[in-house]
Amino acid sequence: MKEKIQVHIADDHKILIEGIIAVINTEEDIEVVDYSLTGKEVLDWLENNTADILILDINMPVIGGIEVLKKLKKMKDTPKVIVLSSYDDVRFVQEIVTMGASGFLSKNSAGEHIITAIRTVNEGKQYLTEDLEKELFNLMFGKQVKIGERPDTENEATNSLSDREIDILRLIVQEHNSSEIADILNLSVHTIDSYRKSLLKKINVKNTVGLTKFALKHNII
Amino acid sequence: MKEKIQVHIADDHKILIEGIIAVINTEEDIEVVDYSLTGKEVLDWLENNTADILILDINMPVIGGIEVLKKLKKMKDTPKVIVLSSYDDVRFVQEIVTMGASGFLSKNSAGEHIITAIRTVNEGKQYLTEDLEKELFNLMFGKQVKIGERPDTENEATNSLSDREIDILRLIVQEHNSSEIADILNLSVHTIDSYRKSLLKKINVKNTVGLTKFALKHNII
DNA sequence: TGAAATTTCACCATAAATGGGGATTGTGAG
DNA sequence: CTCACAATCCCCATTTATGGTGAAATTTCA
Repeated sequence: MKEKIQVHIADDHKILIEGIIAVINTEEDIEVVDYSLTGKEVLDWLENNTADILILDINMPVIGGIEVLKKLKKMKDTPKVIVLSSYDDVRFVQEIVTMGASGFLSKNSAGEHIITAIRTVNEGKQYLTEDLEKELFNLMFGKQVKIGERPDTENEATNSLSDREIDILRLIVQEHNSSEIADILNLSVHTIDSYRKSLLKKINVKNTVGLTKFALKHNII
Repeated sequence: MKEKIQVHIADDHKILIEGIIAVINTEEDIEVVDYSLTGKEVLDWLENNTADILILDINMPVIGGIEVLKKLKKMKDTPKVIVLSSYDDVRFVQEIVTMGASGFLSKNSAGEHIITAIRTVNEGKQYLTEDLEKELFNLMFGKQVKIGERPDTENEATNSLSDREIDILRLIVQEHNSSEIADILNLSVHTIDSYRKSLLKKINVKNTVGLTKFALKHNII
């Protein structure tokens, strides 16, 4: 008899996990071997176990899916990853996909899509929900990023921010103004203002709102 | 034969809905009569239909659960509401509970809790996950807010936003400044500034960063 | 070692946001 | 018919943020 496709699910919403399990259990050729409720749990689990497919929520507390993907890149014998996300934001998908995920599922999609995704990814192909596939094609027109190839070219957006810049950004997102940040870090207000300017320039946004959105998207809190 | 408890589910994550249905289907005395993927769908559905229990995600795009609760208060023959949320933030729970919800379920809780919640709320009682119950008790110490009673005394903490306020907030989050928003909406800059002030006051945050975080949290994009 | 980047600070000017007063319509619930 | 509230507008003053242009000290890394 053929072996079943072994799946591990990582999501902080237990109800959702149970839902996915219920959906998967209707299929003969797939089985859920275990699940994790946090990013840390997945990483620990993968130390001593393995699976064919990891269904991974990017949006988990403390250690998010992004971090898990990063760690996975440094490990061997890792499962293929299908990312689960609430945000069907294309730019976000692109980022995830360049980080080594083989599939992307919006939580808005129906359960049957999960089954298709699992089978597709298990065969070594990549899976994206239709809408996203189209949008991605438009976005990457001519860029040819091979999905699931785990490039070592680090993400340039977060990467180009220095440690100090991230410190300041974090404090901005905590609703502090420049003079408060200056007090907290024992620096001159001028310095903080300089940082604000370089953050705006590097991240390429118009104002503090843009900085805030960037920070939340990249889990800088 | 006894009639089944009729449940309607509203959540923008289809997978989660399917999960809940799967869980509920294992029970004899409960049935899911229909589901909605948006706040608008629920309201439309309730125009011509009814159910015993409405399982409502607060965190839906465009028309969120809060807005649905608000509208429900003005209707008659409404189902009892069990709110589903990712944030087991206590202050948030308090807000929801004073808005007429009979139960609160964190998405982190296990599926069996849903069943218990449905039966409990259907009997006219209120349901909260244990941890929350304790925290709420501490929080409301001496305040005796009767859960599920739909107070008509408008609580000033019940700060939900008007349609126009949401319009302005959305444009702020799109990185527009006040004068741009004024142009877009053909209004005076003074008007936009008034809105900014009332938004800051209602949402109770310090600055635009706080507004941005609030908007993203509530899917106002 | 030497170039590049980071961290720190400064001055000047303008744009934008915040705070605290108002006022006028219109509409919908009671 | 009120009364509340939403939506619109106005004034003033102050604080914050943004834009331009440097520049010194330190650290990083090729």
